[in-house]
Amino acid sequence: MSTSSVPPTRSERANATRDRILRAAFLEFYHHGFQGGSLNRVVAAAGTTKGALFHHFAGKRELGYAVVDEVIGPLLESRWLDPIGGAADPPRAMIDAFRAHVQADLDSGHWIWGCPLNNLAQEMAPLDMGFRERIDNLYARWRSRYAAALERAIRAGRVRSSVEPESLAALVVASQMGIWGTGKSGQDRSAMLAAMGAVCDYLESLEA
Amino acid sequence: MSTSSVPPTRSERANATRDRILRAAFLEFYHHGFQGGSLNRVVAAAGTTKGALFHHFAGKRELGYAVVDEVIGPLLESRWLDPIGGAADPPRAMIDAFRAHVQADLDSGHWIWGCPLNNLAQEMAPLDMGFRERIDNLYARWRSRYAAALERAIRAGRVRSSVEPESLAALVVASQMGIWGTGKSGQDRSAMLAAMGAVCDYLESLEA
Amino acid sequence: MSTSSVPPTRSERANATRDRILRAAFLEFYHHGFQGGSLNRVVAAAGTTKGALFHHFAGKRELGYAVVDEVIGPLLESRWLDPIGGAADPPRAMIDAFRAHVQADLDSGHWIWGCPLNNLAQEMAPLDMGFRERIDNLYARWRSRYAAALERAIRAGRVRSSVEPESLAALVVASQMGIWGTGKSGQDRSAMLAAMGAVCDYLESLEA
Amino acid sequence: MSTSSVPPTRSERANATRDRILRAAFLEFYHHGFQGGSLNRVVAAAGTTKGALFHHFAGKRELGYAVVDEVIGPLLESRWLDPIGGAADPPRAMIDAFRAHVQADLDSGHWIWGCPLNNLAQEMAPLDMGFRERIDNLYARWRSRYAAALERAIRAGRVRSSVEPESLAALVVASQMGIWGTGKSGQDRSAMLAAMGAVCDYLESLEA
DNA sequence: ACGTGCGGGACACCCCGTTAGT
DNA sequence: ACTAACGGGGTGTCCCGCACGT
Repeated sequence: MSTSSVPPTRSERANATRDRILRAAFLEFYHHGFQGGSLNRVVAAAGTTKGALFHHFAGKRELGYAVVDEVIGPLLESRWLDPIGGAADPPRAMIDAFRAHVQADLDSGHWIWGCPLNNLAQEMAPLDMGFRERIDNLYARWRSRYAAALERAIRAGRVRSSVEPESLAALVVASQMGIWGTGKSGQDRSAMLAAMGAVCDYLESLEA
Repeated sequence: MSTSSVPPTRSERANATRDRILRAAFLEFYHHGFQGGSLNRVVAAAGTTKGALFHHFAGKRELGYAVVDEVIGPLLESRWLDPIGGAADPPRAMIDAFRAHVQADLDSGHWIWGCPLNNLAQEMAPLDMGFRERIDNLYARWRSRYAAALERAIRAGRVRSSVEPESLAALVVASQMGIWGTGKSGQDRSAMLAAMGAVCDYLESLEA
Repeated sequence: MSTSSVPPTRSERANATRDRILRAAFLEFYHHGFQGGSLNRVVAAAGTTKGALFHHFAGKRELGYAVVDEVIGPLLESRWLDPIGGAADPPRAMIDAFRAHVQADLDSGHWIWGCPLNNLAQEMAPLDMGFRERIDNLYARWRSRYAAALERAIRAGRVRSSVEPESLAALVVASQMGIWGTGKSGQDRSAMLAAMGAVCDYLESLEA
Repeated sequence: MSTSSVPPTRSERANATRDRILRAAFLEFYHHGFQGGSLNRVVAAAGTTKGALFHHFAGKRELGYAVVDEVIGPLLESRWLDPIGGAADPPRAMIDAFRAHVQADLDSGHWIWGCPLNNLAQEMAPLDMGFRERIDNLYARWRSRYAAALERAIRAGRVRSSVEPESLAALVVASQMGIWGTGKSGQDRSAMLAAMGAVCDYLESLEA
């Protein structure tokens, strides 16, 4: 029995519209920034109208908040946090995640657009408290998860006990921000790969 | 003979106006971003009019280019490159520069606004080739100077010969980007300081 | 048997909804004008939705008509017409009504919002025939009732026979409009009270 | 020598544009109210663009303020204050002004649109302090000029000394508001004429 | 070299009304 | 009887850039 045979209920269609707007807004803000992003383009890409957008979101700002909460947050979880969460060898998992995502973005061409979270952070964090709090929450979660994973690795004897988990986690996250930023402005990809290589080397050097 | 007694020549006054516009534009774009920045606010802050602005600059874009070339570039040189250029102990000079500038920005409050170059890079590099090339030039110069300094340190026996200068320089620059980015979104400064501490530790660990 | 024990019938609940919308619309238009009034705010204040509003009223215009017919009209009757209708001494009743309502509005703070009927009259009478007819009906009724009362007073020998009832009624009603209008724009209440005093003096001077 | 042969200077053309906008705005707000008035219609009627409007006025609100200050204020002076200012017989001058303007508005058809000042007062005074202060200034000036004229008439022995100038002036001004308001909502002009007649009778009855 | 008037267009906001559905 | 998704348009705001003038 295919699900496509049953007509969608009203609230399903509504959620689909909301989702289309959200996805389109994510891409629009990813590519043009939040301030430079145009709601006209969002609704055009989503195939709806301003009325629908305004019905689902109170305004551009709230749409931006929703993008952070409902698109970027889950993306962060699935790409960067989940793989490390239960890893047997956390530093190795970090290295693997780094390499995998750098490679994926280089292949897909996304690398020139940078990291969606970092883009919004750089642009909006100083200008708007709502963005700043949401973005800081995500980065704080990222750092604390990595710090916890590193501490686990230290207790398991996999990483030198001289490592301070919080500081290293902060550096790893900051490096990720910087590496994707490096990719954006660089005409070629070598600087991005070089910095990534150095981070991975550093992480490998920490093994007990 | 005081210099104030000689009336400024025509072109001196013109240059003064140009400079005021350039400074105001730097601050405007630093605080609001390039796309979010308003030329009206720029000329208001510079105490001139749009006519003067368009006389000295062909448009908003060219004004932005001039900000990169004539304000941000020299800033980068004086703050990050000159101190390392002739240093006897390059890694130590890098550490000192890191600590000094982090501290200065924390004290002055600039830290919440991030790094002017990085801000523009994140926002405009993917959107405009003119920005991308100028910004990439600056970052490339930064990396190559640091790489040269590291190579010097290796040859002097101050740094382990296993270090690859280019990769490490790329990491150091990327870390700087990430650390200032971390500062922007963080409510408190601890993450910024933690990441900086980790970078400095790493640099110290590289001594031969 | 308390009335609260019987559950409300379907149409009773419907009427209750209609009434809540009507009340909310009256206040909305009173405070923001008809054109400036927002149906979204009306339904929000009434605790319902636009669907309910459009179920009970054909549109914004018809809602406005209903406010005139069902809220403002009865208000006019109970406040200004009923007290004069059966009064033994009509001019005295007018004076009493004047003083009482001015005082009540000064106390309650309503004076700054003016007279609901006059507000709508000034705004909408020239723009919409439906409003104009309804509003004119109310004012015409007001004038004719006052004229009738004055004629009764003349026949009873209480008022000088030289008075023309229609003209005086027109003046009294116009004065009321002007006095409340005076209150609206005046920072202090003195002008409102002064004009009211002059009207009452005039009415008192007409006694036979 | 005809003046049309000299081309208008730049600032003359600018002032002409500003004036056209101001006149168009006056008519627009007179006919549609301030909130209901459309800047699109204003610029269309003025034959300019939004850019020009925004150059001369900071926004809709400031445009409204300018209409009060630069159009309605002078109108009030020339129509209602100047004729009474130096009159030998103030009450007679008031009566003449009343009759003349009522007649003029009935002839021109303006009567259905009411009094421009009163319209704005009723609509905007409770909503915006800038309007309230400007409008109250005009009405206060009106009342004080009329009170001064009445006091002059009392001292000249033309008007009974029992009259309180301030109260009577407040009533006369309020009557004017009410009479024009009466005209707006009335299908026919009789009520307006009747109220005006009663006011004039009252003023005549005050002669010493 | 610089100031001003102005053009034309985009922007976010938010409105009122309708329709499909519960 | 009532709800919620949605359409489409109009609003004021404000921008960047030009052309003319001093």
